[in-house]
Amino acid sequence: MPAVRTPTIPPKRRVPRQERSRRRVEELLDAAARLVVDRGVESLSTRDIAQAAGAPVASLYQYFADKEHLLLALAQRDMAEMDAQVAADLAGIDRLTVETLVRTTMLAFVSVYHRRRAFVEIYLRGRSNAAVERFGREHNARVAANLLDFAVQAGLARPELTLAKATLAVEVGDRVFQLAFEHDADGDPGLIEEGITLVTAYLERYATPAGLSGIPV
Amino acid sequence: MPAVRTPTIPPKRRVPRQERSRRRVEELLDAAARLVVDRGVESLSTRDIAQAAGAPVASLYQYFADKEHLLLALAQRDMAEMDAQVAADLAGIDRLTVETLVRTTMLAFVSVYHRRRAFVEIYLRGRSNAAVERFGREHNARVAANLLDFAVQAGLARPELTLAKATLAVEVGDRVFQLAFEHDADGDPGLIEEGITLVTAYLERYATPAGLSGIPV
Amino acid sequence: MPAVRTPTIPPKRRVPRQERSRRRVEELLDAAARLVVDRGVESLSTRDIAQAAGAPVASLYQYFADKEHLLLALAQRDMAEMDAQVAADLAGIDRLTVETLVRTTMLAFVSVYHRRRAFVEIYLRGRSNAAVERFGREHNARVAANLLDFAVQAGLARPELTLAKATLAVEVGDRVFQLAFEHDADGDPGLIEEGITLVTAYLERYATPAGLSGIPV
Amino acid sequence: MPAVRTPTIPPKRRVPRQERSRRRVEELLDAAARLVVDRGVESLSTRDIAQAAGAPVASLYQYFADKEHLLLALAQRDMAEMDAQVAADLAGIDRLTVETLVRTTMLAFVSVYHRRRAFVEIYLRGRSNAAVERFGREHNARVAANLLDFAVQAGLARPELTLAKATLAVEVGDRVFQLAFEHDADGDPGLIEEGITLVTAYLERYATPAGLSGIPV
DNA sequence: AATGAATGAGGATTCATTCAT
DNA sequence: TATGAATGAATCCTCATTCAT
Repeated sequence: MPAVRTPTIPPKRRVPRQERSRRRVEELLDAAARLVVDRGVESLSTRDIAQAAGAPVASLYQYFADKEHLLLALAQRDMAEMDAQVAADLAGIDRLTVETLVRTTMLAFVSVYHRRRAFVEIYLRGRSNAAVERFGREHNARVAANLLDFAVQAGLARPELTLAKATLAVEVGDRVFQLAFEHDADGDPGLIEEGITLVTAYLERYATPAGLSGIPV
Repeated sequence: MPAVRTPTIPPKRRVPRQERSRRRVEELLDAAARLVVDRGVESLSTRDIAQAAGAPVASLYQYFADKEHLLLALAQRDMAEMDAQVAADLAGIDRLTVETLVRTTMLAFVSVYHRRRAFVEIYLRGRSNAAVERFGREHNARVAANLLDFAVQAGLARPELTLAKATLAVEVGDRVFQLAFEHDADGDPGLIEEGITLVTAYLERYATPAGLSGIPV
Repeated sequence: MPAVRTPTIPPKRRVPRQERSRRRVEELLDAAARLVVDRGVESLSTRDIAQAAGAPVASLYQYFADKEHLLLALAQRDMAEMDAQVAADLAGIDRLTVETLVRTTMLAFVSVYHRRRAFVEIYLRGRSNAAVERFGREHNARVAANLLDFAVQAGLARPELTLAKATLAVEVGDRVFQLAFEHDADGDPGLIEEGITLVTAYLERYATPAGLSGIPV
Repeated sequence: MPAVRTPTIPPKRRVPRQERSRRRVEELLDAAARLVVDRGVESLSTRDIAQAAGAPVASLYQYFADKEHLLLALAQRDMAEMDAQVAADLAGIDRLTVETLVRTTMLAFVSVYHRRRAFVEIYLRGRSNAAVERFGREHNARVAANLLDFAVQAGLARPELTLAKATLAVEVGDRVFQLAFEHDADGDPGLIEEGITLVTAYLERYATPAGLSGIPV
């Protein structure tokens, strides 16, 4: 009989495994997001992410194939939110014109950028990561396709408005946001307003008469 | 490869010091430009630059404060060329409108981008270097100021066209170029043409009647 | 590849426990053998073994104390086969000489090496694992003892042939095999033949006259 | 009549810089040698080498392309010594036979192994490094070629003794040394003696009469 | 002025093993 | 018994910059 045995007290676990896992992933993404906002994508290191999330570095590789994939996951998470916001706001429009379509969409983006500052860093300027870059391009093309479809269905745009042109408009919108958030942590409102004007001016070149005068919803 | 790295044998000098100095700087910049084009700004290392230039790493610090300043010098060199090209091409216009002004300027940019591929990498997308970033912004503002001045003097633009707006136009033009050169090593011509349309559409909102109809030079 | 690694869904069980256990062990050993052949002992990881066997990593520690013991088990499995082959082939000799003894034994080894390529990696060259190393030495000594006993009983060898000498012969034979399988996936036949000559030449120094002239069985 | 050619041609200079450099290289090699002897090739890490040499890890990469090349350099250093020893000892023989040739050569090897314990680890068993492995094989082939040439010129060996056979003899000699140094830090003398017998027995199969009876030098 | 050498700090990633369930 | 998840420790290697000559 051992004289003294220190009984190990098993730490209790209350949260189910899977839930816990998901939470860890979120913590890591949140930590990465914070660091990206504070110090930029370039100086983002796995060590720092792990430390900021209070997790060992190796854990990071439990959930993500590598650093690139973590960043990608971060962008994807925010993009889903972005898409949802755009859809919701478009549903709320009561008078459709090219101008209201552009304004609504761009302001939806802005509202998500407000909530997700890391997104600005990663998605708008994160040019240092091939996967995110590619994903960003694809997302923009997807956004452009959706809007184009919407605009054509609604009778706002003429057929000359090709996908390539719509995509250009979205990309240019990105640049506006980038500038607006560079100057101002909350996105310079004047610049954003001017950006709406810019994109609208361009797209109106391809508008139907109704796209200019308006269609009640 | 030898198992043990052998020390380098110093080359002999024949060219006058000052001349040699200047040449070295150019060699370093050229080497950096080549590497940037081939492998991107992010993976540009001082070692590689030095090696590609056939110079010792320490030399680099003889001529530049640090890596950032080397990149800056590279951008500056190309920007001077850019400015000269714009000035020259603008001087050759025979009918001034907002559209010809935009077109001439943007095509001047394109022709320099053709000659200076590294510029595309560093200036258009090189978001990894604060100094270059800042310099790029400033250069764009300078370009915008010059063009604005030119346009107002020529009676093409109304006073509502502020510097902020002109700068936005230039920045958006940058994004167009970035996209055009991403798709196509020589800059997708269709995309560039569409970019000209886009910038023109925007600026025409602030045009005088003459800015639309034209002024013979 | 998905950005976020999704947790695995546990497979259902249908086979009796014990049977399943044994099968798992074999699967793990087989997987390890395959990996060793393909990529060498050094780059063999528990993760890879488990994955290749379609088992969770932790399972591995259910059946083996650690990686070293898994490798040991693998070697043992093949060595049993080796011993059986030698015994069987020796039983088939019809004229005993030192030379036929050596030849039969060595060719028995070769036939097992053919079937068990992983053995070549682990046992002949796997110098990276203390347990296997030790086991290999011991096995060679055992083989040597058996053969020595056999040879002395049969009147082929003089008493000067000590165990140490016999062991040396076996070890040297190993080196021959190692070389032969390095050159040729199937074991360079010329080299093996020459190895037989070599070992025979040595052992004949300790042969009885009958060991040279032959004893009908 | 150099029996073994030394293929080393490092361009030397007398600048203090390079002297210091050379010393550093030696220190690193010495440190690596010590560690290899103490803990084996497998557990040799760049960190440990650097620490043991009192140098930062980065220094290591100043002199060697990578860890593999460091090990290679270590082996090369010792092999040069080995070749020199063999050449010297062969020059001292006064009665040439296959047996004295084998004995002299093998004892020359042993004397270097005594001085260079790390060599045993790296060269004889260091099967974990492709570069060293390849180099070892090549060195053995070179040694074999030189000895073969020597033996044929001296009239000790018949033409049937091909390079492949001579190489086999050398490789088998390696295995003997490996065993001898495994048992005994100074190389089990009995085992070495027996190894000489073994290699001699094999090579005498290809000896001329003079190779057996002896040629006075 | 020029440069070979040196280096501290940090990079991403992998590993064998153990834990809690 | 089985296993998904977790992790401390270690891996090799690179980099921008500075030092000593």
